[in-house]
Amino acid sequence: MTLLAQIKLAAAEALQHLYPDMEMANAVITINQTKPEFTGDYTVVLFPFVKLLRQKPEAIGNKLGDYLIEKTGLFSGYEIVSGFLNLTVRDSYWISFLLNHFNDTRFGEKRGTQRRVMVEYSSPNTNKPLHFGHLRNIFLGYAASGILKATGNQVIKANLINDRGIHICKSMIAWQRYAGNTGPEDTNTKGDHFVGDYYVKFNTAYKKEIAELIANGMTEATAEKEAPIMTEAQELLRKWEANDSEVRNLWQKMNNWVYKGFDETYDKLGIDFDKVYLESETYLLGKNIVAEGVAKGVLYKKEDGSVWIDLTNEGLDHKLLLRGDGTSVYITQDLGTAKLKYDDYKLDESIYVIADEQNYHMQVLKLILKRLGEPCSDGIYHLSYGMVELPSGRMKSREGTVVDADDMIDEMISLARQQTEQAGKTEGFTIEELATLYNTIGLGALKFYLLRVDPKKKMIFNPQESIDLHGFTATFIQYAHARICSILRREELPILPPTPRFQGFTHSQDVTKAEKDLMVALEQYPNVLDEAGATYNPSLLCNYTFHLAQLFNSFYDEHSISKAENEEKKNLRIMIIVMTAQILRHSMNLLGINLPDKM
RNA sequence: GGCUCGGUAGCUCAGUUGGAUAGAGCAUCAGCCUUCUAAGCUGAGGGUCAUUGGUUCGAAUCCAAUCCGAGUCACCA
Repeated sequence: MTLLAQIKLAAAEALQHLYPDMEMANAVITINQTKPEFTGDYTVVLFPFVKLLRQKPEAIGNKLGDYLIEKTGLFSGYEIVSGFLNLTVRDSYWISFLLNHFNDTRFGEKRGTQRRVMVEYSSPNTNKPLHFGHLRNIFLGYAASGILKATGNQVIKANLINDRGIHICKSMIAWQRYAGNTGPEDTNTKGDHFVGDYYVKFNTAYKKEIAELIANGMTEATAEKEAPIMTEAQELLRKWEANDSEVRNLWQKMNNWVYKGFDETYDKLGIDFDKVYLESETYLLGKNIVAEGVAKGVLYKKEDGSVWIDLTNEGLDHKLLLRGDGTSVYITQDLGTAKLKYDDYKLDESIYVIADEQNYHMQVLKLILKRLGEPCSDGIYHLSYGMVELPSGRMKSREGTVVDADDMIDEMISLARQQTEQAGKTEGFTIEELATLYNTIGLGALKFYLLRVDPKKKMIFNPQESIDLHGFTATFIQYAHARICSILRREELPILPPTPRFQGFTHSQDVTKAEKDLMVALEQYPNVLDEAGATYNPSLLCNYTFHLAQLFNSFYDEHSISKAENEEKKNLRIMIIVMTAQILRHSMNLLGINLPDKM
């Protein structure tokens, strides 16, 4: 049990015992970490009891404090400051905490119920390369997966690739017109970029054709519909759906180029999936669910044959589920895919990492499945995140303002190289080691930058200012870790020293403020991890880990480890830094961020 | 217009179920390397927590109204 939980429990018992007449149900016990300007570690807020007991806070605080000291053995003293009972935890508590956990590589994890949870993320279209916005999605999904796994779930990482539809046909028609049968290898282009280039070419040509038609007297609306390149793209889509082998072959060929490009990017990022769904294989699903719904009377059919659901009871609208010609709309296939996932894995929970522009869509999806009586409905959770914007506003692929993912990755790695060289820290590394290091630093910075903000908030990214490697960054955490490893190397200790050296450890000296601050923070890790899992919020780990690294840096500045005052202090501090490094690694690993031993 | 989300230092963001004088980072300024890695540490300045009212011992946090911004409300995906 965490210290906070122990204190809360002890306080509840104490109050029950001291004031049996007080209605505990009305008393909310609030325990906070004591503010740094006061002595103490944790604080019980006394105000709620003052009213119930009609006694002064000092009187309640004294009785409560005395009782807690006597009965729990957790505390060495207390102080009452204007309605707050500040409790000081015994040094011996911290020491035994350290001895128990300092080299526990799974500290903070829960061996839980092993619920089956799927996390769907990335989910790209295959008509253009990944951009900066996708990166937020990908990192969030990967991090959430890691956190959920560590908090006791069995996690399936899934990618649903949107490999069919009009947008792919646009790239295809442009390729047919302009590529002269060339491929990525002919132009030495990454496959996804190659196909993306033709998507851009489509839009350029489309715009030009519209302008010409308008110049010839056509209205804009008609021109948009009748521009030849658009009608040709639509013709491709029809042929694709009719299984035209020539069109299917081209489609397959271009998609394969794109997959190769995506895989390269995922590899660079260290991102992977356990299961890939292709929309071309799932887009027809859902129709029978809809048919069943009509039969059950949950859905209704209009005269033109289109199928709808009435959601006005929930304050929403009528929603179309099937077109009059019997073809699917977007949500139809989503209904089917939700059920497919559920049936494939017997999921307890199905998480969708999708931008907040689709909040309404996801709400409706869950609701419809519920109405249809599909058991997969309950487990659906939309991990909604805010879009990444530029200072000039939203990124628009048509206006060419998107920040490309591959470019960004390369820029970050090169920034890491520049800064390392500039700081003169390249000595003692081989060329290969340096390449790895730049990757670790560059990608770490990128991931941390996108994960450190609360997912539900939109974020503004300024490419000019780029991403810093100082302050609230992964680099800061990596640096703290490298410093610890450096000390351990000097002491000729492995990163996780075996316990015998510390087994007979006893303490006779007071712990210093810097030592205790660090131990207090270490003890809180399980709570933070738990909260990050419960709220699907990786940014909590960023905040916590940064804070821990900050505490370490202050500690490091104040105390020598290798040249500690005596053997006892040295061993204590080694345990502290070993555990600090262990938790830095553990938490960052969940986010997909590596920490180097040396930098 | 309906619904949803947001507004905290010059900028980017934290701020647990209401708790002490609202915190970090960046930027600015002043210090700290002969000592385990200065990608660091210490300190200073910087705030009408969008506005107004309410709830109470206590509100950035809860409620109401207003202002501003974003998203969404397709037989697009």
